[in-house]
Amino acid sequence: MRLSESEWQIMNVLWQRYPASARELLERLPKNISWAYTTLKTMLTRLVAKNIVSERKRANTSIYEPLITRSKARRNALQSLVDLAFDGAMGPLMHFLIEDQKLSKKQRQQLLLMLQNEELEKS
Amino acid sequence: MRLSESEWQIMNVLWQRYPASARELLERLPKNISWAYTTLKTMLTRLVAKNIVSERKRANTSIYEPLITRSKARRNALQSLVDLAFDGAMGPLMHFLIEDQKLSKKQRQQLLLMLQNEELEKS
DNA sequence: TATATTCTTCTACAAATGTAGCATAAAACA
DNA sequence: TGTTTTATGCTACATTTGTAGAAGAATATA
Repeated sequence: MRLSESEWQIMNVLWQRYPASARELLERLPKNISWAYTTLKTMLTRLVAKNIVSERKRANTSIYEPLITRSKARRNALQSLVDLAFDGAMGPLMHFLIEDQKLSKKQRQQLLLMLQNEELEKS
Repeated sequence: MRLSESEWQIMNVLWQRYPASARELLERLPKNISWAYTTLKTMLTRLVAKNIVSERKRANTSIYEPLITRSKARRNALQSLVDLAFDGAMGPLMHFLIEDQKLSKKQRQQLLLMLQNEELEKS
């Protein structure tokens, strides 16, 4: 289950609100994306073929819904990235995020907070 | 600058040790990858065309070197992922890593440690 | 109901990616 | 130096991705 760039853009709007028709999705795509209606339809057909989206008919119009959650897609994407670019382990990614990615002070604090919250919940 | 999956695999070994010839790279690729020598050569030619790798001749043999650092490649890949899958912001990614990705207790502690170190260094 | 609008399904086609063979030139070896 | 090995440069071809037009069916509207 690998999403291409365009597929992500579609899924992003589909996850926001579904079920949805192609027309609805087209309207909710970020304004910087301007696809022909049929382009979107082609993409949707492919997503359906890949079992990432379901399609059913209401009258003669196709209604789509995600078959996978955003979390799952994120997990997959992250895992692929980690595999290819971070020696397959979360550690190096974390390390990179903190050291090389130069989080702002605010981001670091925030991260700390999140972690501490987790710490509390878990104990 | 976008690296495909195969390109990452090549770059990963190239970053480990360079300059390197195609033959050397081929030998150092993970054993689960078994490309024909010419496949690797094609890839290298493409990487050179994209200005990601440099090529020079020693006798009649091409010697390759990365033109971008691993960090830079990582930054790019991470940024793309964040843009597509995490609303373009680091925050949601962090959040996801901590909440959904279910870090092990050990990972969380470790992350905390890293952050605290950073905190010290910066102040 | 004639006409306009909207959808669907097919087909198309270029660029990128994955994978590799072939012919030839260069180098190494016997 | 003849022969084997190795590297190069080209060419090729299937699959995936991005993008969309055309023809026809269904729906809405005047």
